[in-house]
Amino acid sequence: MVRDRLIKLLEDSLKACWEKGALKPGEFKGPVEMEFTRDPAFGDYASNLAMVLASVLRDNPRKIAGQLVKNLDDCDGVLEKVEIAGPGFINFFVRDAVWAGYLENVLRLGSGYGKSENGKNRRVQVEFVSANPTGPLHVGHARGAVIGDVVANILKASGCNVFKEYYINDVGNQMNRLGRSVYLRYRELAGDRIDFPEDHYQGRYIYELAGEILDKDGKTHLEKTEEEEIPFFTSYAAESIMNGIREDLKAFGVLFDNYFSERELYKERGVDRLLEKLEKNGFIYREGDTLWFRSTAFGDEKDRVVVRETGEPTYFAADIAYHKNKYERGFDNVIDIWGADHHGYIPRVKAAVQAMGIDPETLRIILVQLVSLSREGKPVPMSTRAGEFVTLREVVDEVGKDAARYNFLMRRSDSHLDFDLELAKKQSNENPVYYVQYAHARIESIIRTARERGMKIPGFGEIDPLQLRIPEEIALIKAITRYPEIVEGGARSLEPHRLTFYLNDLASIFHSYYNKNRVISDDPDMSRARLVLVIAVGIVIRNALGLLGVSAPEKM
RNA sequence: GCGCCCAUAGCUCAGCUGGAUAGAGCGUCGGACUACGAAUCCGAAGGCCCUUGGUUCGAAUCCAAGUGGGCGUACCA
Repeated sequence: MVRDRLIKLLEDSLKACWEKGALKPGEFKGPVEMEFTRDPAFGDYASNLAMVLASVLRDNPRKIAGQLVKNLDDCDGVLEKVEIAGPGFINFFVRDAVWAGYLENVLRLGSGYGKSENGKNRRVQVEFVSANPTGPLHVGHARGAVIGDVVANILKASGCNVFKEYYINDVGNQMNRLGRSVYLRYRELAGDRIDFPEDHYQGRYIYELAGEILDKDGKTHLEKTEEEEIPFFTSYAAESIMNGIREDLKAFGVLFDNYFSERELYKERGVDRLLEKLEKNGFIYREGDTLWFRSTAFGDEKDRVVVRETGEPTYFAADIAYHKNKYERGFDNVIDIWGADHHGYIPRVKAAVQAMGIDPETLRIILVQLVSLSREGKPVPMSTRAGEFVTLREVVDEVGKDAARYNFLMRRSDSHLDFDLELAKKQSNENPVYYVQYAHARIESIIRTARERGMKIPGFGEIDPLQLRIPEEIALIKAITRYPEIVEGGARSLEPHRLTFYLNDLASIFHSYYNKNRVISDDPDMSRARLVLVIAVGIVIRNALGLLGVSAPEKM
């Protein structure tokens, strides 16, 4: 990357300055910052190193900048010129030929352009969605699903060994309630008069499940008592709903490496043995019949119950065991993606991880703000239990996978998102995703035209890169250069939205260039050079959309 | 009460972990197709970055207090 080379140049210069005594001695705890400038007048990249050093060395920043510039050894001839500006910025102007030469990289790497080995093959688990199988996924889940999926893609692209997992919370009260809901509807369909409790699941899918059972088994389930029958209804419903969830996710382009059942944790007394061990280490204490986890020892605001008075473990107990399980499987990093309403849960899980002797920094939690739903500007209430929701499936069917995914990726995950159904359906023509896809389709169209006119599609070796010299062309190449840095930044911050913003930028620069300049013209040399440029843009758009799980169409 | 998140153009939001003159989309107004796709482009209007202090060469960004909103504060999951 050009940026890396400039950083190296500046670091070497700093070393040289100190060796020669051109700068006062001092301690600089890197890293050297090198940023894109937003104004070409400030060059291509700028560094604030001199200003940072000024406070350490207690000297004039412009004077320091002067020494740094004087000792630059541009042995590769990357630089056009270097300027000192403002309070002490060092502005680097890169030679046009260097930019154009960069295209060679992009063309050679193709679909590999943007990938890196930064992750050093670290094993990373991303756990997301993990909705209880008590009903179909709704739009709220959809956001977490896309964010998790794309975070995984980005980490993969930056060289991590990624494992995607869905935690099935199939133990506990909610599940019993689900089973009982289906059981009651079954009796109702079988002709019994029932009084359906308000706090049970009201959705129509409950009737559908009950109907399936009635069709298959007839009235045989009326013979035994409710207590005896409910486990059957529970597991039938859970399995059926879980299958539906899998299919919906698949249609949304979200695939998991593993679905992990909470029940696994209880096998071979797993949870009990973990609690015993933690008790031995002093992290758990008894109060009457309840067991408490001492999370205050790690900064949580209060201790937490892990085993109730009744002797049943809490959800938290299972979650401690689950996180232990994750680390035992050898993951170096664990990423949990939760709804933002679970934020209060973070300290205790971090505490649990720490109590097991694991560095809590290796556990990262992404909070996804819940999606509020509206229809033509009016809020639509959503509750799984009341059966009022728009499902993920409906959104995918009506808005389309590409538009839906892109929509959920356009905001930072911790910022609130309002999803307007009518707008999402209607918007299909002005949806931002089409802006980017259109750029790609346009590029493909240019390539088709070139072929039709008998042009051979050139490789980088067949063009004169110096033909690409107008500001719009340099701007395009620079934007292309940024792409690997965007991926790297996205992987570091776990922020997929950076890619959508980048894509929007890139598409905008391209469209603008396209409107002002002809790619295929009477000038064969120029046509070849521009064709290569445009092909490179296409590669980047395709790769970036690939990470988002959005298609890059050749025609629209 | 306590804790976490948020407050930036009329609306929806970016702002790359402290940088130079704060950006984009939508909306509004005005322009551009006899040439590679007008799902596009060009231009204009639009701002006390919630308020007040502090930290320093430099603050939308960090700290403190206040205001307004969301969420959490279970022996639910």
